[in-house]
Amino acid sequence: MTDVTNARIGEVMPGKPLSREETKAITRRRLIEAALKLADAGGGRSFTASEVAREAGVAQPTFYVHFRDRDDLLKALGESQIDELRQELARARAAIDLEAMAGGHPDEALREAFRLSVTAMLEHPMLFRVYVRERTHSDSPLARHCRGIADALREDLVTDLRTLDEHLSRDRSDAERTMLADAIGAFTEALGLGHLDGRYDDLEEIIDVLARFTRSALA
Amino acid sequence: MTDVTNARIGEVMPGKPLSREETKAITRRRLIEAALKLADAGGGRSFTASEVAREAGVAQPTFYVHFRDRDDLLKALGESQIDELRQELARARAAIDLEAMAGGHPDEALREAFRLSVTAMLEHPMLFRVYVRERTHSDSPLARHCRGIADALREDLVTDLRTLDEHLSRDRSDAERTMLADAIGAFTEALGLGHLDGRYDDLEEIIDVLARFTRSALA
DNA sequence: TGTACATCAGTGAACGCGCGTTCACTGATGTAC
DNA sequence: TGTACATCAGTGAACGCGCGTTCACTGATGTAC
Repeated sequence: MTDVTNARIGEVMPGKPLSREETKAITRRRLIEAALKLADAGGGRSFTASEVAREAGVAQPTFYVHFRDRDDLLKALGESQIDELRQELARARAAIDLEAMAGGHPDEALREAFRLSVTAMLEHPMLFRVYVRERTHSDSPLARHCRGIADALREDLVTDLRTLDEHLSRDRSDAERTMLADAIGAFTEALGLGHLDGRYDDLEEIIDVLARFTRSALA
Repeated sequence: MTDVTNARIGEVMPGKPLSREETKAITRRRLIEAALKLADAGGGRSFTASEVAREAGVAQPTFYVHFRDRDDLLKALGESQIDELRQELARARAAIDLEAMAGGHPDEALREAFRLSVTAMLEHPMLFRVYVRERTHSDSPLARHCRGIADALREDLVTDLRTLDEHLSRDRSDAERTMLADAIGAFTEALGLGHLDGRYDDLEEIIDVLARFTRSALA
């Protein structure tokens, strides 16, 4: 895949060779994408620096031109790639219309919120799977990074629930809101993974189930 | 921990030395428990045969007296340990009173079902965490084993939902039941993990949330 | 623009190290008589 | 019960191998004049 991109750049401007900065960035991206692919296949601790270099099609020592060691690569993987997923999920959250949810059209507003979240997950299957996996591991910079994202998402959801409760003058402890946030996050991810695994296809049906679970639990 | 057990056996019957079979079984259990501890700390792919031997307090080659290689140990870990967890979850399922759930006391029957499941998880925190982690990995015998268990649990839950639907003369596709099963499994696990991580303490409150989610989604 | 030099991404070769694995050996348990 | 031999769990030593890491080198890009 990266090979094609590279070749294409060469074809488009055959006379203009790539600058050092450009080729270096390409190699770096290759290494990170190779690591993501290997992480998706076997977990963040499964690959060695040598394997990453091999998968990226560069010599072993090239790895060390870009990263101090494997942990450094994992950190970069988290920062450059996983953050993409986080940003999309954050965008999905920003689009949630809490007013509509508390007011006239709660169902459609809720469905739209889930539609955006699930779509963000399904559009980045590798990132999504790696995020879900790594989060539960105890060490490694990637695991820490993923856990940080999970914590941020949970807090966001707790905040949204609090706002929603205030709109509806509903009394609820933050502990309970945390549980609700964990549960909602968990089944959203689970149905996303189930879809990726091919257990069910219909996206609208998935959103339907998600919305139904949530609506009733919040009432 | 294993050291204590071993010492205790020695103390209780100082004159009667352990048989070959007994000492071998103890060493084997030590190795498996060391592997479980390491897997809990860093994932199933994180440890080497040497680390397991070191953690178990035996010489490196002793590993090969008991297991052909690391995969063989992972298989044994799945079969001997993870299956314990599965059996408890199966017992929890067997105790579910579908009649009561469809009939006079749906709430308390539902709560009891979740109480048993969550208790089974919380009583084996290491097994539980390893099961949740390994399940999402793509290869390794342990991952396959955990996925097999997850598939079985899902099918059981789908069967239960079908039975429940029949009791209540409710029409629902199996695809939807699969989604519900995935979702219910996911948030049950999520709240179990949240409890282990110390995000909320009150078990009855957890069960309350689980039951509320489920009750409303099934209606 | 052209030339001479500087920079630097990427590499092949080399090294030490820990892991997986094998093997002959030990010493305790098991067994035949 | 006692003795002599057989078995076998566990071990220290040894080996090959791949990984992480370093380093001098290459050749292409960048820059000063």
